[in-house]
Amino acid sequence: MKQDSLSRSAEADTASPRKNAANEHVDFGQLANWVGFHLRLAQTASFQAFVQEARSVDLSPGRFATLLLIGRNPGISQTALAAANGRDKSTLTPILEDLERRGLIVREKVKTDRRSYQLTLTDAGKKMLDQLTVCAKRHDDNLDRIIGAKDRAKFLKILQKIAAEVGRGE
Amino acid sequence: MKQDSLSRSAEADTASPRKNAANEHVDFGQLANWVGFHLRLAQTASFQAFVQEARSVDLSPGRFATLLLIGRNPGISQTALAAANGRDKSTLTPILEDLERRGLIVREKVKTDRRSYQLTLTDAGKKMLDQLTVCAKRHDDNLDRIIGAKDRAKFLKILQKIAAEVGRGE
DNA sequence: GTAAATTAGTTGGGTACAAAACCAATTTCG
DNA sequence: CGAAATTGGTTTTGTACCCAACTAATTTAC
Repeated sequence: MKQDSLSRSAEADTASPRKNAANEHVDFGQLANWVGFHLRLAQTASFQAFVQEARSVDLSPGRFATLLLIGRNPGISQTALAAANGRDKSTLTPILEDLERRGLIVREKVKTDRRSYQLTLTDAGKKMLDQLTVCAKRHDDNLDRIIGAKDRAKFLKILQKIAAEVGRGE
Repeated sequence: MKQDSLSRSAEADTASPRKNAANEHVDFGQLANWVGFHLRLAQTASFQAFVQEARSVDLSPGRFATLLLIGRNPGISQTALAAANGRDKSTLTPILEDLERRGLIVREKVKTDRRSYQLTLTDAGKKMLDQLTVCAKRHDDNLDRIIGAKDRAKFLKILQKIAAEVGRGE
């Protein structure tokens, strides 16, 4: 009921014999060995798990990174935020509107450059961020447990390397 | 020009001093150490890179896994396909419609169970799959180069572990 | 100093996805 | 058997995202 489609086959595990047409176990072919595919699966699963964690504070996980980055970089512009966040500027527009409407951030016009805004957290925003940090910690601890402390650093490094280098390689 | 927003700060690297308000380098705080965040960044980057690769054959990367899974598992049902694919069944409906419309797959009603379809590739579908496989190979080779042959297997295993275990842990 | 180029942010159009409500076929049970 | 539960697939609704086009402010160049 929670997040059904990605847990796995979602209707396997029954011991009873099935004459169910074609599957039962699926042949992944080269996909089984394909990094991009598993990257997507892992990301989706992790994301969904975090949605569950963060539901308690009613803020989607996409908002969390945004909030944290603003907290860490008060006065940051929307463009810089988008870049740091790996999203398009236009994606941020409605998110920031929402966060502002909820009183979690402030957007002030910059005097020296009236095009841009500086973003900062309100007190409510800080409080919210603290709550979310607890969720995020729990979530990430869970991931740590799965990855194993030993491999964590290396794993992270590879992820960063991919984000930085892929698509520019050739 | 290619995929600008996610390469990184996207306007750093100039040696000239900038009085640009607040950023220049962004403080990621604990985000810098957060697996889920980098998982997302890496996945996004990888995905975008594959979009570039696959543009030549005019088929989005999401379709690719779908096509490959059908090719490997002729007669598979939509539900099983969705599960293997890590997507919701409802997500597949329009995708399969599209693939059928393009003459790449066939959906036949199953006589013994008239609710479900069996999916198979047409010859055109097989040909398309072959073309895509070339793109995918190139893309994955690129990822391999970034990851390094030595760590690849372990990296993949961790990804699979995450997909399988997260969200069920507690 | 004004025209052209650039930059910050928004808007509009389109894709990909999930969740919930739904329909029809099928299985289970009383 | 026939009602209830289950299952395969679609529809509807809503979110997150990108890209290309746009507006306004600012910088660059002549």
